[in-house]
Amino acid sequence: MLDLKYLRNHFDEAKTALSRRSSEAAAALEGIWQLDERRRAAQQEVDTLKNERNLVSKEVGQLKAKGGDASEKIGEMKKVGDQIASLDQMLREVEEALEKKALFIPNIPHPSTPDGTSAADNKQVRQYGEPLKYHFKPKTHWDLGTQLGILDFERAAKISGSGFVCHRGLGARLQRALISFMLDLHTQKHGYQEVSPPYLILEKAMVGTGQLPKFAEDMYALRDDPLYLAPTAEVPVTNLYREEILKFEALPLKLCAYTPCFRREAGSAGKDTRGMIRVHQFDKVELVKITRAEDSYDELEKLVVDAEAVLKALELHYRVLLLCAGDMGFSAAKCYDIEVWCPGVDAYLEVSSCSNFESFQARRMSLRYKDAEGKNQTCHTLNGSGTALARLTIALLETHQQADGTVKIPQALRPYMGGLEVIAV
RNA sequence: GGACGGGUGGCAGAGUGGUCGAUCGCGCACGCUUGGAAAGCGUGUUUACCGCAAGGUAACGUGGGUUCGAAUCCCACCCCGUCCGCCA
Repeated sequence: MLDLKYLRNHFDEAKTALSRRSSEAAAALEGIWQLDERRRAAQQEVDTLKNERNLVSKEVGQLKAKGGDASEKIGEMKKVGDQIASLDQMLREVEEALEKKALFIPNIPHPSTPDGTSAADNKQVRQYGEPLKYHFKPKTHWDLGTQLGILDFERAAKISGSGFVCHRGLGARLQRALISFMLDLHTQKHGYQEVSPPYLILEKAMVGTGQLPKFAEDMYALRDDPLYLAPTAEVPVTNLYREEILKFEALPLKLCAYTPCFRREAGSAGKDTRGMIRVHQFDKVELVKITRAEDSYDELEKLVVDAEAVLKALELHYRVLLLCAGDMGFSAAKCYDIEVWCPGVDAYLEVSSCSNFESFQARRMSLRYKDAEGKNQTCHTLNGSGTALARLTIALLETHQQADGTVKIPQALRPYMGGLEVIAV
């Protein structure tokens, strides 16, 4: 959520910056401005009346204590009380309308976020390695995985319909190995604390990180309970500290978590239907940081490096993109995507998205810290995939495949695979 | 799921209709004291909103209600604890 005070004092600036993302978002600011004006006027009015009531009520108490007659004042205050009640009601309605509107406004892009309206405008900032040359035609992961008996799409569909995969045998072991490998890397080498959070999430937590109210159709909701399935560990992990005021010295908090992720992919019907490029359930190790306001951009750079370390260790070729204003997620101010090369599907696939949300999420969840002067400040929050397993698995299988249809396991992963060097039938 | 008990400031814990945003203690910060520290003494120490400010308003789990006035009375819900039932 944007800072309404900032908006009040820097309206044109905010509008210009937001228009880099979308013209609709910028236009919606006008309504916010008007509601904010109405809210302040109503609050001043009702506060004045409440002050009067408090003063007179105090007099009534004193009068009655002395045994005097207070019925006239009581009668007056009854009227004032009715006025207050109806004004309070009005104020509440304005506040609700304001909040509702404000929750739909996306974050303002950081000045270092480039202009642009689509993925074509994203800027590559660096790459690691080169696409490997093969003396045979690289197979797709669905062919490799099915032939090796480690990916079972057909039977997964019997259980859950399309868009699901079942990992079997060494495939299942590979998932477990990757999860352990990544968690160990981030906790032991990068200083993150491991968290294993709940996967079912209350609406207010989903609002806190920005998935709701705007993207309800992308979320799985339970039928009989007011809970959503976590679309990413970002939601439960960032919300751990909702409505807290953290100590200055405690920051930055660096957390990592493995969770499954559940996504309806409502807007993506028909896209990436083969294999497991886009599935409704996938595993992911997520990195989350909660920082002081002044540190968040340094922490973002380090976060990307931490995510890249996974791909380097697994001997994969990737590139890092800086997303343009129009292609960024709703809550982000600046975002890097890491895309890994997958020779079978002949494409770069996004395995990590590292974002600085600045105070956007923290304000929604009232997450603050005491600064050096002891004043309360809104925290900055960041997160990045470290990394998403479905696509990472695609890259692993397709990159390290051999002419005979077997797949070499990179050195770093072998200890987690019981020393196994090759996945074969 | 059932029964009982409880939710008040960083912690602990008073307060059962009116100068209570809230006693006291601990903790913390600053100052005095000291060679230095401890002790002691003094001052301060929740948050949000409105306002240039003075100041005002709101919040005692959440939401409603009663009242001129609610931390305090009534109703519903949520969370925590204990016991019972069920269960991996």
